[in-house]
This record gives sequence, C-alpha cells and structure tokens, in this order.
Amino acid sequence: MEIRELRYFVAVAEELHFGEAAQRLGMAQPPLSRAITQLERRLGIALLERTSRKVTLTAAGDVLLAEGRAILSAVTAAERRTRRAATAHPSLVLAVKSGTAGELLTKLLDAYAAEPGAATVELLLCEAHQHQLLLQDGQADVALLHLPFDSAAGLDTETLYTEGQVAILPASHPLASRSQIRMADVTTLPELPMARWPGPSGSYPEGPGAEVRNLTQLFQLIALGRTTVVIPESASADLRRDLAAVPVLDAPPVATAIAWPPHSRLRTVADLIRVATRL
Amino acid sequence: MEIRELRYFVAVAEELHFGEAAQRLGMAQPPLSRAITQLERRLGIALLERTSRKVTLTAAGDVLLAEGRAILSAVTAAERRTRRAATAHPSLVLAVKSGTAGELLTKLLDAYAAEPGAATVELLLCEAHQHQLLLQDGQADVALLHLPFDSAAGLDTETLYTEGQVAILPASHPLASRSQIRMADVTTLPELPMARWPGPSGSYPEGPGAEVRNLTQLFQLIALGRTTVVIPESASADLRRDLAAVPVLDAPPVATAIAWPPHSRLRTVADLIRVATRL
DNA sequence: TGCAGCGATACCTGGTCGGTATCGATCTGC
DNA sequence: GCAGATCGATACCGACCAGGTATCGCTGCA
Repeated sequence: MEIRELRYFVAVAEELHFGEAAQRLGMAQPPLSRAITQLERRLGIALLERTSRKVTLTAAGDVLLAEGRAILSAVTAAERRTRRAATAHPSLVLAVKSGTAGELLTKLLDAYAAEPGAATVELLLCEAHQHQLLLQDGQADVALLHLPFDSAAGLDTETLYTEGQVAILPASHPLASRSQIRMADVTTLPELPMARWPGPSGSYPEGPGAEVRNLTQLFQLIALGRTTVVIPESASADLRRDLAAVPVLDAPPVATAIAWPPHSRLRTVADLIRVATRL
Repeated sequence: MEIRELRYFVAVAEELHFGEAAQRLGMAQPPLSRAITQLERRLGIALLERTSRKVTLTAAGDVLLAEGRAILSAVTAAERRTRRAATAHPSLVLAVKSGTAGELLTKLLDAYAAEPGAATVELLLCEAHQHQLLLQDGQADVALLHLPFDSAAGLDTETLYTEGQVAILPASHPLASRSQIRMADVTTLPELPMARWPGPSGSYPEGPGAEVRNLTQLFQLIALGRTTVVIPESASADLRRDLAAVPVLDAPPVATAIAWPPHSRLRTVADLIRVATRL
C-alpha cells in the first residue's frame, strides 16, 4: 500500500464519487478508477460497492478510511517535524486554548526558559478541540488542554493539576450571592439556558443556549443575561465586575494536562514536560 | 513522501549502512542510494551525513526515523485491520499479559458475551510490553495492561480498577509473617535482590536480581530463595504454598486498564470497552 | 425511448524504478 | 607508502506503471 493510493482512496471514500474525487485530486477519473481497483486487488478486498449510479463503502472500506486519514495526517506531520528539526534554531510550538491556565502558563514558560538549553517557545493560540489536529499533523509540539473536555485520543498526557468548576452568572442574579450551588441549580434555569460550545466536529450540540466560541463572547452574553455556563475555576480569574463566579459543588473536576504526540523524540519537548510536571 | 521511500529510509537509518540496508530490502545498493538522495532533495533536507566509510543520522534524520517507524507500523496495522473487517465473522483480539487480571478477565468476557451482537473474542497471551506493538501493528484490537508499568504511549486507555501491591517472599522468610511492610524493607535485603523484568526494549536493567520473563519462573526463583519481587495484589491469587504475599504499604498503586488504538472504528471494540467500564 | 451521468476499458506516452557496470574516496595491513 | 578492500555515488539501460485522452456500457429519468 502506498501513500498515493491511500490519498486516492480517502478522497473517493469521502466524496463517494469518482469524478469529484478525481477533480479534488487534480487528475482524470480513469486513472483514479484504475488505482482504486488495483488497491482492492492487491489487498484482495472490496473497499467500495459501485453501481453506475452510486458508490458506497464496504465495512472494510470504512475501516480503511479511518486508518487512512490517520496515516495521511501522520505523514504530513512527519514531513513538518522533520523540516522543523532541520532548522538551526530549536523552537517549540505550544498550543493553548485561548483563555486557559493563565497563571500556570506564565509559571511554566518562566520555569522552562530558566532551563539550560531551552528552546524558543512559540505560543499557538487555538480554539476548543483544535489541539488534537495541531499535534496530529505536526503544527504543534505540545499542548495544554482540559480533561475530560478536550479529547486526548492518541496523545500522551500528564496531568498538571485539577480544580473545581464555577458557574458564571450576572452579578445581579439571585444565585450570584450564594456561596456554593449544585449543577441542578444552574441547568434548570429557563431564563438562563447553558451556553453551547462547538464539539470536536466543529458543530454545536442541539439546545436552547447561545452558541459561543471563546470567553469574551461568553462573558458578554452572560452579562447581558442571555446565558450562563459552568467552567473551570481558573478561567474565571479577573472576572468582569458585572459577573459573579459561584462554586458548583457537584460539577466534575477538571484537569489541566500537558499533551504531546506519542512518538515525540524532541529533547525540547521532553524538557518542557519534565519542567511542567515539577511545577 | 511515499511509503516505499520511508521503508527505504528506515532501513538505512537503522543499519547505517547502504549495502546492508539494500540487502535487507532485497534490492541492489545503487537504486537505494538514489532513492534516499531523491527523498532528501524533495524534502530539501539532509537526513544522513555520509562519508565513504561512515553513515550517521542528522537531527532531522533522527526525527524522521521515529516518525517513519510509527507510520510504517500504522500502515501494516491498517492493512491487517482492513482485511479483518472484510471477513464475515466479526471477531475481536484481546491481548492480555499472561497471569494478569484473572477474575476481572473472566467477568469481562462473560459480560461481553452476554451483549447482543457480541463478536468472538480471541485471547492473545503476550509478554510484558508487547501489548503496545500488538495494538500498533494491528495484531490485536484491545489490550488489558497495568499502569504505570506498561507504557500506553499512543493508546487510549480507560482504567478499570486500582489495587495495592504485595511483596512475594519465601514462606520461611522472616518478613513473610509480617502483616504489612514498606518498600525499604524489601529493596534492602542483600540476600534477596529484587527480580528484574525486561524493559520496553526487551533488555534487562542492570542489577543483581534474577532476570525473569513470567510469573512461573519468578515464583520458582522466589521459592528457591534467590530473589523477591513486588507485584500487584491480584497477581498473587492462588499462590504456591511455599510462598507468602505481604502488602507493601508505600508501593505505588497499580491500575488495570483497557487500552485500544486511538482511531479504532470497530463497533465490537467500542462495545467491549463499554462493558468493561461498567463492570 | 432517448439522453445525461457515471464508472470501466482501451490505448498511448513519459517518467521512474530497479538492475549492472564502474568510479572515486577512504581505511587497512604489509 | 602502496595495494587491496570497502563503500557510497554515478552512468546507463530496460521494463513497468502512472497518468492522459477517447470511448464504451450501464442506469436512472424525462
């Protein structure tokens, strides 16, 4: 199996249409058909069911689609990382969800900078769930993320610390003066539906709450009395004066973790992880 | 970058000798030289430093070696999994370190077998640290392993339960009658050096203790008064009569976890994991 | 029934993969 | 210090295969 064949198969499996897949690949349709047929013959397996009107995946094709995508991104990651390793200046790209771990991040960067042989750390601010892609295709070397919210599938992680969660409410809201509340208290407010974050696919779950992408948007909507949210305690540092944070007793604890691709051989990554776990 | 080129590069990078690499690949040396040169030219990066007497890896080459190995095993895994998915009978290969999780394993298999649509579960008994390879190259679908002993780098895991550790001693040993001991008590016995297990690379760490590969060997050597060991409590069920297990208070807790490759799309794997976490 | 859409097939051309022969450099031993 | 051995690079060649165009055959639809 060659990368080229995988790229072809993934394109066809995603488009489920030879002509459009060929166009996306910048080639003519006949060689694409032939390449797929040959791949199937070499594997001895049918990957696609085709009539002259419709193309569908077989069970085997479904598996190969998932595997193939992973391999393709691993290949582009390999190229990127190799290229990076060849440049003289050792640098390190750290992906951080904007608004995450303010104080921890400062301490981490300071502590790492004090290490002998520390590389320049580039910060790559990203949106929720984007870490994984960035690490997987080699655009980032390390990431800070929140478990169990951010998926760390296929990554190695080390938990740095855990914390409780707080509900963010308009300062004038009746619950805002409470010293602590429970999940049930905030999830059942009809006038303040919980804000919705985009899922791993980038689409929003169904629900009445506002759709938000970052903390600024979120805080503005909460101040306007349109929504509320339960977030890790540390994300509520330096809150606007018109908002209040109330600890939610039974919200699941959130871990801030450092994550890296499992086969990383970069000394700089190992150093950063070591420093982080010692904080 | 093509798989073929990666395979060539990994061979050369491992042998550090074009001639032997070519032999291992079953080809002549000149086309191999040319393929590597072309790969370097396309990447625009030197991967190898060669004099006519010695070949060494550049920093970039070192990175690509690690990435390349991962990609190659991902490719063979993809082929194997695709082929498996094409067979009519859905089956599931579960890798278990021999001697692990006796009771838990029974319960898991029973519970899974009771699921609607359960696949036939094949057990693949393996030695320490082998799980990872088996999962990575697609020979197994799921594994039971012990954290933090077995590395789960690049795998997704779910912890099933945690337990303490016990020291295994000859029944006649003075410490054997104690109800509990500490690590310091067993690590400092000059007449009973701790047994050594093979590391992830397959080689044994330095030390005075006996080299062992499995529990049978181990127990025999302990009974003979040659060594001792600290292992998870559950592994000491049904101990020989001439051995004793003593809880070690300050030994790190051991988690038995179920692990699977991060991109697994098999419904059967998802089912097994769900059943396992509910146990 | 005729047409449009789509994948498969037939056929051609150029690139490239892999082979053999050989060169040039470097290390070794007498 | 020189001859031979070792090893990677280069030159050249044949076979294969990737990719292109033209066209066929099937299928759903008006």
